[in-house]
Amino acid sequence: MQYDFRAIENKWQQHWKENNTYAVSNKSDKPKCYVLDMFPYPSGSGLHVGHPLGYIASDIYARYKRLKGFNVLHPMGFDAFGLPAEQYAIETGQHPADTTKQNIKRYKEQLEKIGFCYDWNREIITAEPSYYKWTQWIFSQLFSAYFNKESNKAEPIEQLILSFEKNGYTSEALCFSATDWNAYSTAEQEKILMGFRLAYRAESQVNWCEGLGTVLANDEVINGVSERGGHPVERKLMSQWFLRISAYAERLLSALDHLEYPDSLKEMQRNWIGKSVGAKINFKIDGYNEHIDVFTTRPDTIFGSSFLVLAPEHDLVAQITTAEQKETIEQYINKTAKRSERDRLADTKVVSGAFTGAYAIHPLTKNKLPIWIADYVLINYGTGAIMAVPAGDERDLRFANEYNLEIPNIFKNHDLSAGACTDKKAVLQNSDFLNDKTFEESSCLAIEKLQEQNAGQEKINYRMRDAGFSRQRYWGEPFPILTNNNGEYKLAADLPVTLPAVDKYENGPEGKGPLANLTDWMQLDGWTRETDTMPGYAGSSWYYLRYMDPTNEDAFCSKEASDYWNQVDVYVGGAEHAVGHLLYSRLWCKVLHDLDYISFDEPYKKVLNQGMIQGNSRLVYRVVGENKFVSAGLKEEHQTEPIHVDVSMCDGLVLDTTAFKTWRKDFEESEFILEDGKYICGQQTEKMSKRLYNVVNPDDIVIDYGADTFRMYEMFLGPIEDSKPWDTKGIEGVHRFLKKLWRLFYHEDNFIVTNDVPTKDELKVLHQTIQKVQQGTETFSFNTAVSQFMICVNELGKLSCNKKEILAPLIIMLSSYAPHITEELWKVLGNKSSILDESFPVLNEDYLKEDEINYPVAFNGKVKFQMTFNAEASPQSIEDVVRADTKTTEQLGDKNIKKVIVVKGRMINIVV
RNA sequence: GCGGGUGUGGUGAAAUUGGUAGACACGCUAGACUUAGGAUCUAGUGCCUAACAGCUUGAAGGUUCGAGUCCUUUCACCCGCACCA
Repeated sequence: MQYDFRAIENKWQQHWKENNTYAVSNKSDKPKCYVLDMFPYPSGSGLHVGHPLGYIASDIYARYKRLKGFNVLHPMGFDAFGLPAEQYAIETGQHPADTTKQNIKRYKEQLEKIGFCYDWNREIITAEPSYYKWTQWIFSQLFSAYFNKESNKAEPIEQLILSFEKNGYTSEALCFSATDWNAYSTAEQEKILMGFRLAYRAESQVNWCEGLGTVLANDEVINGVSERGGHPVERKLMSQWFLRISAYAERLLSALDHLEYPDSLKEMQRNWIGKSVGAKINFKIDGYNEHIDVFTTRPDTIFGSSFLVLAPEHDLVAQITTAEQKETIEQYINKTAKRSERDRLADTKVVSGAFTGAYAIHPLTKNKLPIWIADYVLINYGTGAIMAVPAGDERDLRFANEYNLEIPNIFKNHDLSAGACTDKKAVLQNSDFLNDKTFEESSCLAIEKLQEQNAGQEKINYRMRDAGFSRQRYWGEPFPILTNNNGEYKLAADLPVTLPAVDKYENGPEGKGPLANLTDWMQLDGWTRETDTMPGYAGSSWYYLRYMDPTNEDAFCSKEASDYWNQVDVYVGGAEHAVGHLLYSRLWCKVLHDLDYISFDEPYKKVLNQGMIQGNSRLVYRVVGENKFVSAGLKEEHQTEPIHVDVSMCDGLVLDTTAFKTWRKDFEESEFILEDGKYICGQQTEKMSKRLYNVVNPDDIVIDYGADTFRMYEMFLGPIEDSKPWDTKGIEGVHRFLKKLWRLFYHEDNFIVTNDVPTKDELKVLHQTIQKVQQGTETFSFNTAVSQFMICVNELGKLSCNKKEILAPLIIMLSSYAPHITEELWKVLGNKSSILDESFPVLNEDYLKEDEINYPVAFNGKVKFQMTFNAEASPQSIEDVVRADTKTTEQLGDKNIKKVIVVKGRMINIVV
C-alpha cells in the first residue's frame, strides 16, 4: 500500500463534510476555546501560499485544543464589502455582488482543500443583508449613545437629554441652562447632541482622495497617498460621519497593558493613540477680548517663550490679522492650502511662515509676544497653536533664526548656537521662580502658578482623532439614518436598509456617493436617506461576535452565546491591521459592553501576528537592445536589463528556455548565453504578487504533495511570526516524513502494526514527543513540534517499532498537523470513530528518565571527554570519581585542580 | 529623529531559558538497490587541518567555573511612527 495522499485527502474531506464533523455547539460541558483568524477579503486573484500560513497555525491550535478537551469555536467568513470589488465592477461592468460571490466561491474551494476544521455552518459574509442588518443596528446604538466622562463609559443619549432638560450644561466650550435647552428648537437641540453622540456627523477637515472618489480614514492614508491604489490625498472640509473614538483614548490605551498582544503591536497602538501629558496655557491677545489656547508638554519653559505660532487654518487668524499684514497672511494661507499632503510631508525641513501683526500677552511676564502662522504647526494636533520656545525646541529655534525673533536663553550652561536644548535634566535660568530647577520640579510649579492666574491648567492630549466613518462609495453598508430639511435626524425603523441596485457607480452630485444618483430611493416620507456608505472596517469591527450566534434574527448575538464563548482566546492575523481594524473592533467591543449587550470589554485576549511569506522572484537579463538573454553569472560582461519571469518556468534557478520562448510572443526568437549549458536566473525576495510572476498557488502544492504535507511544511518553515521567502524545494523533507510514517504501518502491501508491548526506548521517544509537541503547540512554536515528529518517526523507524500502543498516541498528536493521513491510519488501526474525538496523550515523565547519564567533562569550559554516571549519583560522588579518573590526570598534566563544578544531569566543569 | 525587532553553517532554522552550539530539514558528496528515477536506503557534511590541535553565534569589551543566552559600547538590516508642540 502506497501513501496515496490524493485519495486519502479527498475521501476524508468529503467524509467530514457529509458528517458535519466540524460543527460546533453552543452547549457543552467542556470548557470553551475561541480560536479566530482575521477573515479574508476575497480578492479576484485567489489565495497564494502566504495567505494560509496563519490559518494553518490557528487550525492546528484549534484541533489541539479540541484534543485537549475543549469545545472549540473556529469559524471562517468573508469581509466582502470594499473598494476593490467596486473598482473591479466599474472596470468590467459586473455587479460587485456577483464578483464577490465568485471570489468567495473560489476562496472556499481553496480553503477546503487544505483541510481546515472550520464550522462552515457559521460562515458569515459581511455584505449579506442578514449580516449588515446588525452592522447597521450597532451604528444605531453608536448614534444613540454618548460618552459619560463621569462614569467613563457609553450611556444612552436619552440620559444626557434628561440631564439637559433638568440641569442644562456647562463646559469650557458650551454652556446653557435647562430653560435654554427646553427653549431650543429640535434642530438646535440636535446640533448640540451631535457634539456628544458616539457616531456623529460633522464638518471637518478630512482626507479626500480624488482618485478613489471618497474620503479615507487616517490609517488608510500612508505617506500622503491612499493605501489602496497610491492616489494623492488632500485635506478638504466636508460633512462626514465620525466615530468618537477619541473619547475612548484612555481606556484603549490603559487596557493594552493587560492584553497578550505582540509588543510591537502594542507600541503601534500606543503611538497611534499618542498620549502626552502637559498643560494648556491661554494667552490673551493684545487689543482683543480673545485668547489663544496652546498645548505644551514643557510648561516649565514658559519663560523662554518669545512668540506664538498658529496653524494657518486656525480660527482666529482672520480676526487678528492686521490690515498691513493681511495680504502676506492670505498669500501664505493660499500657498500652504494648495499643497497636497504628500508635498507637505516631503519638505518638512523648509522653514516658512507669516506674521499676523497681532501680539499676545505672556501670562506671567506680561511681555508682548508676536503671533505668527506657520505650517509646522498642525491644526489637528493639540489646540492648533503653540507657544514657541526657541531655546527648547529645534523647530522653534529654526523659525526664530529665520525670522529674526527673540531667543531668550533659559538654560544654564547651554550654547544655543549648538542647537536647542531638549534635555529634561537641563537647569533653568532667566525663569523667575523656576530658576535653578529642572523639568521635574518646575513643571508642576509652573502649572500651579498659571492656574492661580487663571491662565492655564494641566492637560492630557491624545494624538488620535475621531475616525471618519463615511465613504462616498457604493459597495458598503448603507447608513440606517435619514435627515430632513430642519436638520433633524431619524434612525430607520426597519433594518436592514438594503443596498439598492444601481446601474452606474459614478459619484453623485456635490461629491456625494453613487447612491445620491438614486433620487427615488433617497426620498422617504419627507425624509432624505443618507447616501454615504460605511467604510470597510465597519463589518469587521464586530464579526467575531456574529460567529457565536450566526443565524440569530432577533439580535446581533444572544447574550447567552456571547457569555458562553466570551472573548476570542487567540486571534491570528497580519500586523497590517495593528492600528485600523484592531483598534476599531476594540472600540466597538467597549461600546457594546458599556451598553450592556456583552459582558467583556476587550474582544481579543491574545493576538498573534503571522509573518508574511514573500515571493522568490526569478529574473532573466536581456542584453540591452537585443533579443538575447544572458545567464546570471555572466551578466556583468554585458549591458543588461532584468526582466521578471514566471517562477513556474524555473527548476530552482535554472530556466526552462523552451517554456520561456513560448511564454510571450516577443520572446519566441530569443537567444541565450548559457553557463555550463544552463541558463541561470537571478533571484530576488519581494512581495508575492501576480505582477512579479512569483505567485505560488497552494492548489498546485496540494496537488503535488497533498494538504498534510503543505500544512506541515508551512509550519516547518520557521517561527510563525517571521517573514520569509517561499521556497518549494524544502517541502520534500516533510513529504518524506509522512511517507516514513506510513511505512511504520505498511510494508509494501502488508499491514504490519502489532499489539506487542512497547520497550522502554520506544516509550521514551513517544513521551519525549508528547512533551515537545505539547509545549511547541501551546507556545505557537509549531516548527519545533514538526521537528519532534520527525525525530520520533526516524527513531521508531530505527527501532523497527510497529506497535499500536506507540503509533496510536503518535497519530493522535499528529492529527492537528496532518489531519487526513492520521484519520486514515486511525481507521486502519481498526477504529470506528473519528480521531478527532480522541484525547491528547498524557505525558508520563517517568518514561523520560534515564538510568545513566552521559556527562561531558570540561576543563575550563572546554569539553574534553565524556563519562557515564548513574542518574541518581550525587554530585560529590561524581566529583570524587572524576578527580580519580586517569583521563583527568592525563588532561591535567602538571596543573592543579582549583575547583570541580558538577551540574546534576548536565555537565562537569573542572577549573584548573 | 523616536519606538519596536532581528543578526547563529551553502540555505530554512534549533538550543531544556546561563550548562556538550548547529537538533530537524533543504542542499551537497560518496555508496547500495534499480531498465530508469524528481523513488527508497546507508554514510558523510560549521570553518581550518593530512591528522592532532585550533577557531566559531554581526563586532569589541565585561560579569561568570561556564555566555548564542546577562551587562556595556558599536555596526548592519527589517518594521512602525514622524514638523506631535
